[in-house]
Amino acid sequence: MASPTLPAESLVLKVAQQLRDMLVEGLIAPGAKLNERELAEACAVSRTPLREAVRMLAAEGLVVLLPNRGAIAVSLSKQDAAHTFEVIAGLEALSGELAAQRITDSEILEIQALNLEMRAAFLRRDLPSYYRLNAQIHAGINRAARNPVLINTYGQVNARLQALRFRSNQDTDKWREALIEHDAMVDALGRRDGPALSQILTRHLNAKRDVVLAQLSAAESLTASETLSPVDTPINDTLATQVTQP
Amino acid sequence: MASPTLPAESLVLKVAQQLRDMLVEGLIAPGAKLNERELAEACAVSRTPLREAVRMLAAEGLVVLLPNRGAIAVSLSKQDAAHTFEVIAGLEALSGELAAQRITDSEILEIQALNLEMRAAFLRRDLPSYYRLNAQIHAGINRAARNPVLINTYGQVNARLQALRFRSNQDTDKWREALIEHDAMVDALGRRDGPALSQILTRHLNAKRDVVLAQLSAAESLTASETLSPVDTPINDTLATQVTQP
DNA sequence: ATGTGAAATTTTGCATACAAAATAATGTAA
DNA sequence: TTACATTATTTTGTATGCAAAATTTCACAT
Repeated sequence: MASPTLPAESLVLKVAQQLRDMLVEGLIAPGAKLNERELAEACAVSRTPLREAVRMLAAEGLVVLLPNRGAIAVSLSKQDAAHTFEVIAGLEALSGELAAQRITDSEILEIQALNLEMRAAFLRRDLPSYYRLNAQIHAGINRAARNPVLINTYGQVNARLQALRFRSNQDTDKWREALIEHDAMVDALGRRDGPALSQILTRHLNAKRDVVLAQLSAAESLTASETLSPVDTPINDTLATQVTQP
Repeated sequence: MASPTLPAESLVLKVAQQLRDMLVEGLIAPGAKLNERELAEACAVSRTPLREAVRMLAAEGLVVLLPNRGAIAVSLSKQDAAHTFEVIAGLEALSGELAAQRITDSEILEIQALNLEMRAAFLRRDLPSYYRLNAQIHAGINRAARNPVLINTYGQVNARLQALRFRSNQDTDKWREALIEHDAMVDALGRRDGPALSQILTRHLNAKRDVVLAQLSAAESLTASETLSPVDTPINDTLATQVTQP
């Protein structure tokens, strides 16, 4: 029995996952229009399940619905990105606080191992591996927090940042600092010092935020010089906020 | 000109909002099945936009999709509720931290006024007003954090708790404690002491969590005695976690 | 060339139609 | 009566159809 209960997944969820991947991997660029016929064809389904999937992604904040004009991939302004990083920092701080209380010894060892691997990737300047291991470490801390709602919320907010595709080769000094921060992280985790871990994660995320915002600024001025237009970026500045808060 | 740009809202979003209200106000009970034909009729639309709205609510976590069996209103187990409160506490802590840095003097005055009104509502044992004012105070702090992503995320997670409908008359001692906590909150906010406010909010949410969990336990044992069944609650224990986290 | 406006095309939004699955109902045997 | 199998009904999931809105095309005038 190789497949226990795999095939019982609805078409909509599969399509939603496909689109999610496309958006997060940059196959659909930020701000790009999502053509229903095209995408339905690409996913080999009719427009109905595709539309339902797009609506789900809209609720997740990965796409923005334009009335009578379909949907576009979310395109975060610098402010949007800053706000998103703030929330991510808060969620990671919580994650660290909880993980320090609940993580097992073997999980600590695993994260320590990942941290060493990441250091190795840095020495080789192997950026893809570095990013993968970095993500695994943070995912490991999140998992150790033993809170599915937190993991879910984190994943949803983080996906929007992933869709930014900011993984360009960063400044070596900043990179080195990140490594030091990771060491401190793993150390605090090893001591199960929640407040310390929480604080380090917040600082770490703030640093990451600054790097990404700088990159966004750089990309922005690049685009501006290309188009020879001195005007500000015309990209949307507000993330749809249609959820109730009673 | 009474209506500036009102009519330009898609049917799906209106239906989604209707369903959201129904779920949060308990018109659709936790665990209840969502019949497509019925709801479509009730909302006076065809099944297509209704289904799209339901998919959005599923992405928001307000309903759970059962493959080939439609959707049911989310029904949080005690564990789910505890996890959700943990996340809410983290988000409010962040909110307090940011609000302390960014709130204006007039906003502080407004929240102080709301706090006094709330105290008045307590003296009158006016529970509805109390809950309304309580929500307004927390919303005010969130708004003062000046972060739409935070407000959005908070609203989405909080809606699931609202759907629990736990607003029964609580223990008077606990209630009094809550008032003291609110005073401390407003005080910290007035001093713009972020860490203090953050800490108070976390404690406050933990207390609220305990109250709600106790109420859930009470309701649970009540139901158990009604059905004369000694077995544990059969309600779902895991909140759908289908979002990617790359 | 550039701008303008009308017609043609595409795209979206919603409703309906049909097949597959699940649920309810019915009948039969123990 | 209860258990079980079989059929009928309902409900869901997907595809298709059609009208309204948006976009594009293109002719024409400036």
